[in-house]
Amino acid sequence: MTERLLDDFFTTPKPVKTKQTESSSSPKKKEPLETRHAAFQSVAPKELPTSYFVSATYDGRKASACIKLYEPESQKIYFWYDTTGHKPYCLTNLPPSELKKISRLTSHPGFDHFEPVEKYDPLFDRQITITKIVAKDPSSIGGPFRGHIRDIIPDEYPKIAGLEQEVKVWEAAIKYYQSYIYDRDLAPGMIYKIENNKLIRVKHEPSEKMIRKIHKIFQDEPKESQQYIERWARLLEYPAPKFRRLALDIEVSSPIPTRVPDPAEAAYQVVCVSLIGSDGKKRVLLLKREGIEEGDEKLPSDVSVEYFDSEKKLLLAIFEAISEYPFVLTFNGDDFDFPYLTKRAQNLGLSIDKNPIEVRRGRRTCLLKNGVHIDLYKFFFNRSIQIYAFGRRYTDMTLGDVGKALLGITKLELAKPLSELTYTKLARYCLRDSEITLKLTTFDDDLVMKLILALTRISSMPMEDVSRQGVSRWIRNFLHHEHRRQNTLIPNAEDILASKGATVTKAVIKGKKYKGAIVVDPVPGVHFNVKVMDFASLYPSIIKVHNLGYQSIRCPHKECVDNKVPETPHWICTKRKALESLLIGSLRDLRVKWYKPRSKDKSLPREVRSWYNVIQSALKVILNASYGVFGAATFDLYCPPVAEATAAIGRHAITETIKKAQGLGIEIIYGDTDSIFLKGVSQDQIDALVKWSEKELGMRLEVDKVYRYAVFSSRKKNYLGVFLDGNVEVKGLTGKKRHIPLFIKKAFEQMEKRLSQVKSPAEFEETKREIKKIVRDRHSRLKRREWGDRPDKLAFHVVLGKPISHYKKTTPQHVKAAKELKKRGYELKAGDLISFVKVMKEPHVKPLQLASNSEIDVGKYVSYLQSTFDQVLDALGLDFNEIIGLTKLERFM
DNA sequence: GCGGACTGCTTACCT
DNA sequence: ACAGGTAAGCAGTCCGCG
Repeated sequence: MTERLLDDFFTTPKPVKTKQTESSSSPKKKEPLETRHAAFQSVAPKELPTSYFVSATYDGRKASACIKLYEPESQKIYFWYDTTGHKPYCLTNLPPSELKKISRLTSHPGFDHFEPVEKYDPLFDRQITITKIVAKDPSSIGGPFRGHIRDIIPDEYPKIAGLEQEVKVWEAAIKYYQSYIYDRDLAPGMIYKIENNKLIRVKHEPSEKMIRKIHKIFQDEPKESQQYIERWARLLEYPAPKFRRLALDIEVSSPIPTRVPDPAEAAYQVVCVSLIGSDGKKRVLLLKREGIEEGDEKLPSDVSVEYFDSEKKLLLAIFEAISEYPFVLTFNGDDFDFPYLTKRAQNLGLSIDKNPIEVRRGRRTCLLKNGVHIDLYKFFFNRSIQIYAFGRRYTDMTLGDVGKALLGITKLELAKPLSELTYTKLARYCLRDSEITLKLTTFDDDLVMKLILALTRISSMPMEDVSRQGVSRWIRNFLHHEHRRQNTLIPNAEDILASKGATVTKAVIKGKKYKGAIVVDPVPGVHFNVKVMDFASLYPSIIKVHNLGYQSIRCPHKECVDNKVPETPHWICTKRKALESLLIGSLRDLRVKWYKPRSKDKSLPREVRSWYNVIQSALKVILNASYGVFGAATFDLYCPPVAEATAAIGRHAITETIKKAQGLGIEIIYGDTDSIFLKGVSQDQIDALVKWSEKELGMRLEVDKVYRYAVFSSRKKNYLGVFLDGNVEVKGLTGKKRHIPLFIKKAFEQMEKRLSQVKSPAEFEETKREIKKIVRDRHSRLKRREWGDRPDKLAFHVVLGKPISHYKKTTPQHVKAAKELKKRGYELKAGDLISFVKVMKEPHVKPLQLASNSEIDVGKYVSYLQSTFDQVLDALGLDFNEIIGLTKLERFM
């Protein structure tokens, strides 16, 4: 592949061929596209050039599926309505002859017709003939209440026929537009065009070239796996467009500054709105109010400030602005900005037809009929995204914290209640929030937009849904898609559970369903020259190599029962591959052997690497959850034995590896789940172990990290490692946990700094002396009560895990502090961070806001300092009490 | 009536 | 609405103690 080709590939995606080339290649005159940005007329013309499939919905008025296409040249969204006559349906085991007897069914206004269909039944490994019940609209199949077609069948049939046959209904809870996507094998996030009113997938030659290259890399894989790898690669190779978007934030005046106005009432004025576009447009719309001064500060010159003498006009201007952008970004717009705006518009008597945007309110969402609304709060709140895509860099799910952590931009402080601010102060405050919101999607080359797009492609979901829902939905949907593609019946959760049963192993932790991973007891002390080896995505590898899936575990074949999972009575199918194994396995292969290495390959152009990096982190997020979902009862393909078998094989893999390593004369000083820590190991020993693992376990074992030295106490999941370059990695030690007082954390950081300089065992003595000094110093500062004018640095910061009233069994300290704050009018909810200090008087805690220096219980802080440092001092052979000058006798007094 | 041993709850972390 | 395993601190309970 030449540089030039790569350039082609990434700068201007130029699709060249279409899948179905029914039309002649003679140049066709294209109708000029509407260039004015307005959402009113966005029904796609009969011919539409290459556009991105960004979303899908069901249109009730047209009674058909509707696809939202983003055309990157005009930067507009167009609608395409289904032309194939596809209809909603569910499946049942009753034949049409029996179904006809159910009059409530045949007389249901939404009922259309019956159709016998052949499907593969994955639980019993056989072909079956069942009945498709086709409806006129999705809500006739099922909905939030009973009385729909899917309920009528099991409710009515037994009355008619007795109970001799079990009545089953399948696939009745799948969203209609998802069903449409699966049945037509559409690819959300990919490029399509409209020709003669038909939706046609567009092929892209540079991607095809890459796919040929990928073929070569994976040529030794089984044919079946290669097909999956190719299909994924086809989705993931094609680059992302520029998304034209608008960030929006509103401010509402409220008589009580500590209380967030309720959008269900929308009782107060919308006083300010900031709108920042990806095109560089920055606007602030302000409501003129009595007694508010302009203020003397200046706003940046590129900001257009507009005053409105009526709130109605202000709202109309907002709606107008929103309608000009295909993508709209908010931070919590689902639960605040949009519900507030729409309710407020209603309160002010703005009629719907005057409102140029149509907001569709769901139970917990607000979607735009003509555009795509992405609520970044939901996206960043997603735990998998937080941990695996952003490496836990932010902890608080607030705009302020996420912005600070990822962008280094902080929210502006409010000196006065919002309603009393000058216009410019208010404008600046509001503007900053929109700025952070937009930048959260532009930093690192539009990383977040690309990530959402990549996940859209993997999961076959609309962008709105993928950015709001969790990883288990993403995984479920690509599995569902594959079921439909293979004409395999999607089983009901209760049938999977009934035929595969529950778990058999005993968890270490009370209340857990099955036994999980192994943690090896660490060898305490300081160890020089430590190499850490691990299995490249252990659990996905196991799922792949051992053919795990709900249909293959405890399969119905007698011949397979000898293919046992270690430590369990479970067996795995030897005759047929499970869908999960193929899909998850191929994603793993692509990440490990293609996207991860290429994201680091400096010989590739920056944009290419950046895109590959997006893909590899999207895959990481999905792969990391791909085992856990099978053990989660809320997952639609929940199958506890699959999760249990995966963990059991993992335990087997690591214990066998440790045995082998010891056989090779290697000293193992620690291990956790998929990793082993080897001391003073030779390259030959490593090579031997890698080779053994490949041959005996079928899994790639690799050196992940090399430490100059590592420090272990006797505690598991607690260590400190110093890399060859002097960087320090701290795992699990109290000294780096986020809730501990800064006063203690600072001392710990000083110690880290010292440890990073140690190059050899001989240098340790000097460092030990300095560490002693750090501890002594902190201790005496505590004793002398030197920590500043206020006890800020002594505050613990603990998250309120649930609403205060839900703590019934015990009252932890942070809840005591929270209750105290609540008494004083603070509004506290689950997820809020409580800061408190330890004081002498009952109940020994006080919220930081109410505490003063004189009441601090120094003794408590000394013990906390001790327990924090003990985790390292143990290993260095030092004793806290000795350091602070207590004699052995004094310690007993 | 009090204190130590114990269990359970809660949070933060590791893989 | 991915999983289980570990550490730590505190709350609450039980039991023995003339």
